[in-house]
Order: sequence, then structure tokens, then C-alpha cells
Amino acid sequence: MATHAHHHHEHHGHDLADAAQKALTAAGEQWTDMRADIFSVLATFDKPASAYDIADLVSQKRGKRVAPNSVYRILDLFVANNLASRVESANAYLANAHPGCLHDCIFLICDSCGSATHIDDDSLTRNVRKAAEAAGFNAVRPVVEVRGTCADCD
Amino acid sequence: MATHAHHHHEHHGHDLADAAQKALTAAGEQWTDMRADIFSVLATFDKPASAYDIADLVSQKRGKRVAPNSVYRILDLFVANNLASRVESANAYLANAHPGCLHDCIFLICDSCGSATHIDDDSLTRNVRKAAEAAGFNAVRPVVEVRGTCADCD
DNA sequence: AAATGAAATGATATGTTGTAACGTGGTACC
DNA sequence: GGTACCACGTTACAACATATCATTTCATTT
Repeated sequence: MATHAHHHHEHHGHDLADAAQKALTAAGEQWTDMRADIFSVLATFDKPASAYDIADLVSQKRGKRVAPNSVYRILDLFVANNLASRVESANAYLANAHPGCLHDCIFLICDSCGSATHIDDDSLTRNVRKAAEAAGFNAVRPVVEVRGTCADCD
Repeated sequence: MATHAHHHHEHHGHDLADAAQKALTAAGEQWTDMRADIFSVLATFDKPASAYDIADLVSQKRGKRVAPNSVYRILDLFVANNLASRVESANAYLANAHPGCLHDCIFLICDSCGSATHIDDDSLTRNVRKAAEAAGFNAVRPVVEVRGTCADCD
């Protein structure tokens, strides 16, 4: 991926869940059954998943209703610990393919098929932060997303 | 404003509504009473306004309930014609201070006071588009927002 | 002026996303 | 065995957004 200035371990499947668990416990948080289930469901999506989508699937998986409320709580925890990202323009969430590695993410969201691609371009997001700071703003969280159509849908 | 590479007429108050009217009619759309009211209410906000906020105020102003869906319709029209912008990370809208002038907007949203600053940095947003296109993506609408705290709130 | 047709708005309902408040159950520690 | 903490459950509700169909408005044509 040309926009990667450095190398990532891109985790997949069980490997990814494993990395997520390590990252979360390293942060002093617990890796509970509920969190594992929510993470694994989130990780199966190839497009941003809404909290309600996740709640439905986790409910099925567990044979017992899991309320959106609980899902939000855990998604917030994931986002805070960099295991997942929120895609603002889609009101939805994506598992982070390389937990433990901090980035200002850039998402490309296809308006046709709904898929989202994650690219990293640290120099670009650095410039976003700089522009904000030049305006006297204390930048905390850049939100850089692009709506359009992906290569497959063109 | 240092990040402006070129000069803008920054409109205010009645002047702004006037410019908005010109821009909308120039696009072949009508400038109705309802649209004028919604625009003027939107323009009074110094922070992003939700469609429901606007609906409430316009309802007051007219002495008659205006339903959110009517507001959404007109806000969509404004956004499509560049009279207003949607702030994705706030689910809210801002009047555009220079209708008729096309930009990929950058918003700085203060998590403390809720105010939003609009900066233009065409080279930056051009780079966002470029990065997306380099990934085989057909970029239509960059969403560049920054959450943080403004100079006043620091 | 009446008829017509297109555009704008109204009314109602419902769908989707997100939080607040408080209760319950487990676990570690003393 | 209290008690303090944390995760999760339950319920209710707030906030955001759209779908559908009815009605009004207004310009155009006759």
C-alpha cells in the first residue's frame, strides 16, 4: 500500500482478536467474553458496522438479547483503546487491523457498496493538525474521511 | 486569515441572506419564504445547528409548527447548492459564509463550547483527494473535521 | 378567470442512532 | 462475611433522519 510510510503487521481472524486482547489487557482493561464476542463480530464485517448491527449478531451468537447500550459501552472502550475506529460520516465502527499502533486514520467510504478502506498518511494528517493549530485550535482528533466510489464500483 | 490563499467576500446578516438568495436563484431554484426563514435562522447560529434546533426556532418565528422533515429537505437543498455545510461529526449544519464559492471545507469543532470554525486550505484538501485517488478511489466529497478545543476554551 | 401541472410544503408515521439512570451479579481484598 | 469495584443487564427515553402520501401554491396555458 503506497501510502504506508512504514510497515504494519496486518492481523486477521483469530490472530487479530488475539492482538486486540493483548492490546486491551496491556492497557489494564479486562478481556471478557462479552468483549471478545463483540470484537469478533465487529471483525467479521468488511464494511463499517453500526452498533445495532453488532447488537443483533451478538444476540444471535449468544442466544440472548444484548442491548445496544452494552454494545456502545464496549465500542467506546475499543475506540478509546485503539482497537476500533468510529467512522463519523457513517455512524458506524470498524475493527482496527493493527491495534497498538496509533494513527490518525483516513477512511475512504464507497457510497455505492458501502465498503470502507483505511489508508494511513501521517504527513497528511500531520498537516491537518498543523492547520488546526495555526488557527489557534488545540487539535485532539482529526476526522478525515472521503466519500466517493471505490475502484470496484467505478 | 492566513489559511486563505485567495480573497473571500465574507457576508454577514442581511447581506449574507442576500448572497444566498442570489446563489440559489442563479442555480434555478426558488427562494421561498420558508427557505428564507430557514436560512436566516441557520445564519444566526454561531455553532452548528441541528435540524431540530432549526425546526423549533422557525416554528416559533412563524407561530406554526414546522416539521423536521421540511427542514431537512431544505437543508439538503442548501448543502447541494453550497449555501450550507453539514458537519458530519456533529450531525448539524452551518451556513456558508461565502455562497457561490466552492471549497472542500475544513471544520474545527470545539468539544468544550461547541463552536465551529471554518478554515479553507485547498492544498490540504487537494492532498486528501490525491491520497484517495492514489488508492483507486473516486473522491467525491472529502470530510475533514477536527475535534479539539478552541483558543477561547484552552 | 378557470384548468392544468409542477414544485414546495404539510402531516403523520416510523426507522435509526445514541444516552441516562439504576439494578444485578461476580470477584478481589481486607 | 462485609465492602468496594467493575462489567453487564434492563428500561426508558432523547436525538437524528427518512418514507409516504396529502395539500397548497404558483406559474402557465387556454
